[in-house]
Amino acid sequence: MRRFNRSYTQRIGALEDSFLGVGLPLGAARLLYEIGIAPASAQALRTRLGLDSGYLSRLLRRLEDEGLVAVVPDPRDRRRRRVDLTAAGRRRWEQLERRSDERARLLVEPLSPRQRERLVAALAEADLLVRAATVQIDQVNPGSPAARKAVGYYFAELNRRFGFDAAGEADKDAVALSPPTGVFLVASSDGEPVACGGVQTIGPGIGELKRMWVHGGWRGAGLGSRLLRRLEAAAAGLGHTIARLDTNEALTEAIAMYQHAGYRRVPRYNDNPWATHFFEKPLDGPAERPDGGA
Amino acid sequence: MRRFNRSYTQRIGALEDSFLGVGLPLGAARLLYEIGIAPASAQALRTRLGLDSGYLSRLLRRLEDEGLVAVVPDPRDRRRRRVDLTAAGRRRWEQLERRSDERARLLVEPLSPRQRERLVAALAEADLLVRAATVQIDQVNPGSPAARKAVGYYFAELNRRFGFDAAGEADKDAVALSPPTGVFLVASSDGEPVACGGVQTIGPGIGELKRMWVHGGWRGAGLGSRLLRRLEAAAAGLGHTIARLDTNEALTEAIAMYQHAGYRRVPRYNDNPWATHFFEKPLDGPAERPDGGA
DNA sequence: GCGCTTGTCTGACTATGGTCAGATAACCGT
DNA sequence: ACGGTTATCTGACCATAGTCAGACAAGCGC
Repeated sequence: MRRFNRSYTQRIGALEDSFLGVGLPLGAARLLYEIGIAPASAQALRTRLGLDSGYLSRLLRRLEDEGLVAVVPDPRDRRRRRVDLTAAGRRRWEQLERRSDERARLLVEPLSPRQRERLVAALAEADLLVRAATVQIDQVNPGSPAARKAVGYYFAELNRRFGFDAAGEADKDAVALSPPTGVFLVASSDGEPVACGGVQTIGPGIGELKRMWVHGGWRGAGLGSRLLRRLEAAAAGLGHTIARLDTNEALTEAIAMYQHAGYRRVPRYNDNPWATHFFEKPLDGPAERPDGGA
Repeated sequence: MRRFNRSYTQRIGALEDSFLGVGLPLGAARLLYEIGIAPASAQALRTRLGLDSGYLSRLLRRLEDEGLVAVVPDPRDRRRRRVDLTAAGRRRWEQLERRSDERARLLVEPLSPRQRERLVAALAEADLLVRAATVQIDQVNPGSPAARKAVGYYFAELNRRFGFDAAGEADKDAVALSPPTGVFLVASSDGEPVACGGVQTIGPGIGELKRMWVHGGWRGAGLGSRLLRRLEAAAAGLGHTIARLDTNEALTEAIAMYQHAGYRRVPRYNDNPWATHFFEKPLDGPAERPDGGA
């Protein structure tokens, strides 16, 4: 892995160089590129690129002076400034895009089509795994925007898969999945939720896992089992010794994962009309090392 | 590929950061690291890192002042300065190493062992292909150091595989594989020869491919066929319409490659005691586009 | 309306990375 | 010994990247 880093960055350092040669220093070019991907408020850009507010202000000024971006106050909060590309800025952005593409094309040019496919496949695999490794799992309030977004995706998928109707469900969660008797976790990558799940208390020593979901594009990266381990640790942290969950027979991957993780089928323990399968697993207690932190 | 670059460098930019936090600016740390891998002359470092001579001089001075490197004049040419780490520099270098390792370890920590294997395999594959794509093929004099080194590897391998004795062979090459009647190509990566091959004239319109070799660690990256195409183009450039070559039955991969490239077996056309198989292929002439440049 | 917070901007400052034009000394061929 | 070349060093110079403290205006809770 270290070896790869070395040889790759050495050869692809060229990638960064491609930001040069358009008459902008690297910092300004990165900013321009970021704005081009998605116009945003100055503050959003600051967090996305990790810049100092003063520094960003100056960079923006520079881009504005060159006529590449337009900065206007946000009508809803006039402290904020919204930034977008001008027509000239968009042209410059496309120039950056073309240069980067050109670089990539030149690099793979000596390879045969077969080899290019192999390279693309290898990079895609590495990309998925690296992204998966850097997914961040946070405990959040079930009413928070991040949680609502994740659960929204979850409900949408249930609806697609077996016609689930989400009416009123979210409100119950807000209480049940909050401390002190519940927990809600959201896993996110680049600020987008990619998985979520919660624990609620349904009896003395009994926790129920709820709203467990993994984004479709992220299956097969071990995210589900990682989240499951974290939820079990959270349940143990709430003092539970048994974890239960219900699910629908349509969710075959999820069921396979539960069984692989040591869950055994049990008889129906609630009256959830959408549930067809019920599982249970004894918890080891909080002594066990949970997940490794990330 | 672009996508990978973006997400990877974003997350692994951390790698570069690991050069920080040891009290050295990035440039100095890179230099220190490079020296630690292999002590060298100032000039060699300059080309390896692509630095300005003045800049390098100052960086070296700085490292010397901090007692991390020792700079001594080369006894054979006192204009040159040889650079090596001091004991303190070696310790600092190991600190860099440990930090980088630690970074890598932290990154893959959330992954399961199975996934780590997948990541390592994917990166190794990508590494090989990217290295292969950036291999540089140059025409050199068969007497040049690069050529001698490559042919040395070649003879060593022949010796291992079927007891070949190289006595006197190199001297013949020096004339036969030089212009105007011959050509010699060396493919190198990071300054190390990884493949070579030459063309000599053995009759009117007939070129013979000689000394064709690909480094063991580079098989399966398409380097052989790329070099072969270049050699055929070179032979066509010399005015030949037929390419011939002899080889030993022990070199099974090479034989497979020749056949795949359109070579057909012909009867023995010389008295080379080491050769057991003989091949020939008509050349299309120099009109055809050779290799794509690299 | 008042105080606090948030979002942005400005000025002042620093170190780094990098370039360029000589200066100097050692080597090389003749 | 001489002129040219090579390897390095030095001084002068510049833009970039980044930090920090404070100014200022707009929102927010009460």
